[in-house]
Amino acid sequence: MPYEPANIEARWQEAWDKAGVFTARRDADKPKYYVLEMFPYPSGRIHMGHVRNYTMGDVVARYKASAGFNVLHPMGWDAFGMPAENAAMERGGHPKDWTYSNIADMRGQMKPLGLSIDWSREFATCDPEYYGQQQAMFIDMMGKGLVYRKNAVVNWDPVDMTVLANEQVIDGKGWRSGAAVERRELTQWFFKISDYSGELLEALDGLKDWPEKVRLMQANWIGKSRGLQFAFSTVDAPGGFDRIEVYTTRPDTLLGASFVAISPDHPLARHLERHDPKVADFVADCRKIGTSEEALEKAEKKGFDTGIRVRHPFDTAWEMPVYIANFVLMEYGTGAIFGCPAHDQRDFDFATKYGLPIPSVFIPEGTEEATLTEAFVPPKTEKVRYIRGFAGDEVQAGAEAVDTAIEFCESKAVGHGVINYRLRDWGVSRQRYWGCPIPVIHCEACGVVPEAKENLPIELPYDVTFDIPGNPLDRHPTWRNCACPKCGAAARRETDTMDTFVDSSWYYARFTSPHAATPTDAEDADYWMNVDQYIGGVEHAILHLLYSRFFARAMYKTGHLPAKAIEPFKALFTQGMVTHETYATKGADGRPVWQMPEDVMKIDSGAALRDGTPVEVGPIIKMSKSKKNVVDPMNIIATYGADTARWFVMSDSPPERDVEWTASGAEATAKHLARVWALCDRIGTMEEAAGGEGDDDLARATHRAIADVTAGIEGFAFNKAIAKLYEFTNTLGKSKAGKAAMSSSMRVLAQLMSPMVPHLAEDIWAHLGGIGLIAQAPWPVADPAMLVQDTITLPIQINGKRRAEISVPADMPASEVEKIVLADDAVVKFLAGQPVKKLIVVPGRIVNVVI
RNA sequence: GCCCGCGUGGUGAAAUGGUAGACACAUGAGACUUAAAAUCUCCCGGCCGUAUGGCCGUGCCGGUUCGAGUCCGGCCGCGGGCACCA
Repeated sequence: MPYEPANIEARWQEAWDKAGVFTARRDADKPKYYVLEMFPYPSGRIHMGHVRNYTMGDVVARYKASAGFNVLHPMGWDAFGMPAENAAMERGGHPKDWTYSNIADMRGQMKPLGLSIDWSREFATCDPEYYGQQQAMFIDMMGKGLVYRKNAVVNWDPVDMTVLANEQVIDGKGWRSGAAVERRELTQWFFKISDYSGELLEALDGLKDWPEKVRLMQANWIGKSRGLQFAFSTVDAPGGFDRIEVYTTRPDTLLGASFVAISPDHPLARHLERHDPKVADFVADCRKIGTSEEALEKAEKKGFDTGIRVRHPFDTAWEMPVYIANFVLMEYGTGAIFGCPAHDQRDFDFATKYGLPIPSVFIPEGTEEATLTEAFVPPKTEKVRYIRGFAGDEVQAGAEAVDTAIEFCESKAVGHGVINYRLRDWGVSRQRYWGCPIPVIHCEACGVVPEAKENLPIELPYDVTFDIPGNPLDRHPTWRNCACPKCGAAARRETDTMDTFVDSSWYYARFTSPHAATPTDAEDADYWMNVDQYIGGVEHAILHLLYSRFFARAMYKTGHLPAKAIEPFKALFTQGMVTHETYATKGADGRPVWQMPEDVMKIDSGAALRDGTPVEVGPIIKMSKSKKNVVDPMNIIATYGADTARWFVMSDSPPERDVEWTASGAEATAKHLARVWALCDRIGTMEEAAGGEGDDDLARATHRAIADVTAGIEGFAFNKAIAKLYEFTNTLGKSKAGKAAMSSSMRVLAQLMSPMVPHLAEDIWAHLGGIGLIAQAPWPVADPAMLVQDTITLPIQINGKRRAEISVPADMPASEVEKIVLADDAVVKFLAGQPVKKLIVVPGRIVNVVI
C-alpha cells in the first residue's frame, strides 16, 4: 500500500471532528493546560512563519493532551489595522469585506494542516461582539483613572492631509505623496502604563519560564534609573524662566558640565520660538525629523545657542550657554539636560562641533589628565580617579560616585534624588477607520464623557468611502452626531479608533469564554488562566508582551481577571523568524518597488522578472507583507500533504533560530514519511513466527527513543526530537525482532511522531491494531531500567587532546579507571616515561592526563 | 545612534565547560534495471598519508581553565526592536 497523504489526512481530520477531540471543556478533575500561539493578522494567505508557529503550538498541545492534560488550544484573528484600509484605497472595496473574506481564505488554508484547535472559540477582533467588550473595558479603565488625554505629536502628510504611521514615512517623506512629512500636535488618548513601571519591571524576575533575552529587553525598555533632579538658575532669560530643571543619571560629573541643552518642545523653546524668528526656523527644522526615536538618534546632532546663560549650582560665577538641541527628548526626564562632553560621546561630538570646553571629571586609575579624542565612558562598576569630584573618595566606581553625589547635593539643597523610568504612557489614539472606536462622546455642556454601556458596542458604520485621504469617521455626520449620554443634548462622537495593540492585549483572556456578555466570565477565566505556554515571534518581545502584561493588570483592577492572571503568560517561547531574500525593482521615482519571490526568476547575472526587468536581490530579512518576501505554503501541502509540511518546518532548524526558507528539502521529508509508512506496511504483513532475534535490544532502543523524544518536546528542541525519531526509525528498520516486538515498537514510533505528523500516526496506529484514536491514547512512558548502560566508552585526553579511548563498566570507581588509563598501551606510548602531573577523571565523561 | 540576539562542513544543524560535526539535505561512487525513475548500500570539514595515524579547524584578536564552539574582554559581520507595521 503506498503512502497517500491527501487521502488519509482528510479522513483523519473528519474522524477528529466527529469525535470532538479538540473541543475544550472545563473539567475540575483534570489539570488544565492552555497553549496559545500569537494569533495571525488576516492578510489572506498563510505563510511559512504561520506554519512554523502553529505547528509548534500544535506539537505542544497534542503532546500535553496525550500526557493527560485538559488542553485549551484556540485560534482567532488580529483583524483590525492599516492593510485593510490600504487595500480599500488601492483596489476599492470595503475593509470589512476584505478582512472577513481574508479570514475565510486563511481559515480554509489552516484547516488542512490538521491543527488540534478548538475552532468553536474562534473570533476576530473586528467582530462587534469582541470590540464592544473592549469598549466596555475602556470605560471601566476611565473609571479607574487609567485613561487620560494629552497632546502628542504625529507624522502629518501635508499633501494627503492625513496622519502617517512611522512605517509610512520613508526618508522623511510620505510613502504615497512623497511630500516632506511634518510633525503635528493632536490631543490624543493615553493609557497610564507608567503607573505600573516599577511593578512591570520587578515582576519580570518572577517570569522564570520566559527567555532571558526578552526579560532583559523589557527591563531596558522600562529603563529604571536613579539620578538627580535639580535646577540651574538662568541669566538673561525671559520672565517665568528663571530656572531650568534638569535630570541627570550622572550627577558625579556635575563639575564636567559645559552646556545645557533643552528639547525643541521644551516650554522655554516654545516661548523663544514665538519671539525669535531664528529660533522658530531652528525649531521648525528640528520638527522635520520624524517622530520615531530611531530617526531622532540617527539625525545629525544640531544645537542653537539661545544666548541665555545658566549659573553652575556650585559656583555662581561659572556660567554656561543654553542650547536648543534636536536630540533632547521632551518625554524623558524634564526635557532638559546638562552636557558633560568628557564622559558622553554625544555630548562630546556636540561640544566639539560648537567649540565648547571638555573638562574631564575622572580619568583611568594610574594616568594623568590628557586631552581627550573621544569621550571616556568606562563601565559604572569600574574604579576611576576623580580629578573634579566633589563627594566620596578620590578613587571610586561610577555607581558609588553617583550615590555619594546625590547625597551631597541633597545635603546642600541642590536638587534631590529621583527614580526615573524611560517607559512612556501608551498612546492609543489612531486617526483611522478600521479599528475599535473609542467609546467617548464630546458634549459642549458635559465635556468628555464615556458612552453609556447599554449603547455598546459602538459599531463602525459601513457606509464609508476611501477615495479621499483621512479618517472617514470624521466626515460621517450621522455616525458622528449623537446624544450626550449624560445630559441628552446633541453631542459628537470621538472619531479616533484604538491602536491594534489594544485588541491583541487581551484576546488570550477572551478565549476562555469567547461569547460571554461581559469581557470575561469569572469562572472560565479562573479555570483556564493563565496561558501555560505562549508561542510567537521574537519581534513581539517588547511592545505586544509589555502591553499585554499591563492590560492584564488593568483587567484585574477593573474586575475582569483574577489576581493570579496579572502575569497572563506563564511560559513564553519566542520562535525565530522565517526569513527570505528580498527582491526589488526600481520605481519611477527611484524608490524600490518590492517583488514577490514567485514573480522573480534567478538568472546568470542575478535575478529578473518574467518580462526581463532586472531585479535587485536584497538582504535576507523577516518575511513581511510590506517587503513582499513571502512564500506560500499551500503548494507544499497540495503536493506532499500537511504532515510533510509540518515535519519539515519542525526538523533541522532549532525553533528559536531564524530559518531561511528554501524550496528544497520538502521532497526528502515526503520520502522519509513514505519510508515510515512502508515499514509499517511490512510489519503488518510479517509472519507471526518470523524473526525474534534481538527483541530485547529493540525494546531498549524503544525506551531510549521514548526518553529522548519526550525530552526534546518538553525542552522545545523539536529538531532534536526529530533527529532521534530518524535514529529510531533506522534502528527499527534494521531490526530482526519478531512481529509482536516490531509491531509494538512501531506503534510507539507512531505515538512519538504523532504530535508532528498526526495523520500518518493515526493511520499507522489503526493499521497495527492500536485501540481508539492515537490522538487520545496516553503518551508512552520510558522504563528507567531499560535506559541504563552497562559499559561506556571513555575518551582519554593527554594535555587536552584526545589520544585514546577505553571501554569500562559504567559504575567503575575513578580509582580503578585511573589504573586502567595509566596501563593503557596508547597512553604509555604517549607518555614515553614522562611523569604525570595531574590525572583528571570526570566520571562517565572523560579522562585527562596532564604531563 | 541605543537596546537585544546570532555567527560551527557545500547546506540545515548536533555537542550539562569534557571525543566538534549526531541526525538530515545536496554532491559523488556503487547495486538493482535493457535504460531511466524509484529503491537500497557506501563515502562525504581541510591538509599530509596506502594505512595505523598526524597536523589544522567552530567569524577575528586576546584571556580564564587540566580542558573552551560553550565562560570573560575587545572587534567584525548579519538579524530583531526602537513606542502609529502587525
